[in-house]
Amino acid sequence: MALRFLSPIHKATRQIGMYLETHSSDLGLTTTEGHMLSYLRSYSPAPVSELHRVFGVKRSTLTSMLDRLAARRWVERRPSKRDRRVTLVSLTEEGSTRAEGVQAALDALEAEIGAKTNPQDLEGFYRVLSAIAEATDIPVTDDRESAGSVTREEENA
Amino acid sequence: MALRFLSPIHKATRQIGMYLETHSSDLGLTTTEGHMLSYLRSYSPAPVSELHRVFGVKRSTLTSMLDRLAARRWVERRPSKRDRRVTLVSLTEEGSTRAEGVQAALDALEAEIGAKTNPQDLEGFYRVLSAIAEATDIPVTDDRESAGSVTREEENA
DNA sequence: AGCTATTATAACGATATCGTACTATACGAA
DNA sequence: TTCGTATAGTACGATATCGTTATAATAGCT
Repeated sequence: MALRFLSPIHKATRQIGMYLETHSSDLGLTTTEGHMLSYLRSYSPAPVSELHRVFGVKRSTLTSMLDRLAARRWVERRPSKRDRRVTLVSLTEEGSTRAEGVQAALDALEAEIGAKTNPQDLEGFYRVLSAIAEATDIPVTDDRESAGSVTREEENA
Repeated sequence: MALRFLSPIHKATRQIGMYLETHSSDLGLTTTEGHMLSYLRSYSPAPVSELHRVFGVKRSTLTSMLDRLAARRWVERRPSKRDRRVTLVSLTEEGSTRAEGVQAALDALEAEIGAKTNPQDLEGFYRVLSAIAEATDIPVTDDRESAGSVTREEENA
């Protein structure tokens, strides 16, 4: 018996993943890497701990991932001045270029989806996703809503 | 800038994954294994190629996964009589028991989500997911809609 | 000052996934 | 029939992730 919520979400996730896989292999990076760069494009510089929360990979894995990205000069790590335990990850120039390519693919897909939906659909969509958030009772910050908000400006200096 | 569709879906996927992770570690299996057993519970016996399409993992990975599941006597493999290239995967008794546990967790989550949404929300939700399917132009069969339908009965014999 | 928690890296081995090459089979065309 | 091509699954080495332990630095509280 197909599940009303979980199966469709799983399916959509697969479709998005495959779409991005085909549209980003051209860019010379994996889906995960693309996802990471795309995130950093908006939220750089970001603490490693934030990437951990957002992407859900283990911290030790994240260290390896960032090592690889840094080896290709796509990201840089530097200690935070506010909290010197924290390592801030930011995009390099080259990394930004890559990230733009990813973002273009994401925006294109978003636009296509948006063109096929109306505001009412979106409302229902969001309500279901809110229900999922409540039902799972798992807080996932995919943006900076709850993260230290003051932090941003100062660190950017 | 947060994406209107992709970010929320990613977030929900993470939440579902984490929820199931905590609620199925009791069952002594990983999320992926649970997902596999749950699928087989409905669609067993299933060709490996079908699992490949549904789960999106590489075929070689599936071989390893199925090896592990078979080693625990949760699934069995046997060659198809119709097409001797095909390997059919089915649940063992023990595997069915495990799958029931997973299904219970899934159903519980589904019920919680369902209780927090109304039919209109569901419609919008589905419309957005349809839009994603069209926009990505990637066919993913998460059930038997399009798979060889005649096949089922005969193989069950 | 002392204590505890947080943040991140390092350094492993264990496990999982991937990518490619290979075998076997199916199926249509010459 | 035989050839060519596509499909199904596996074998195996390469790569990535996980899980744990240790280390270090720092934050923050009492």
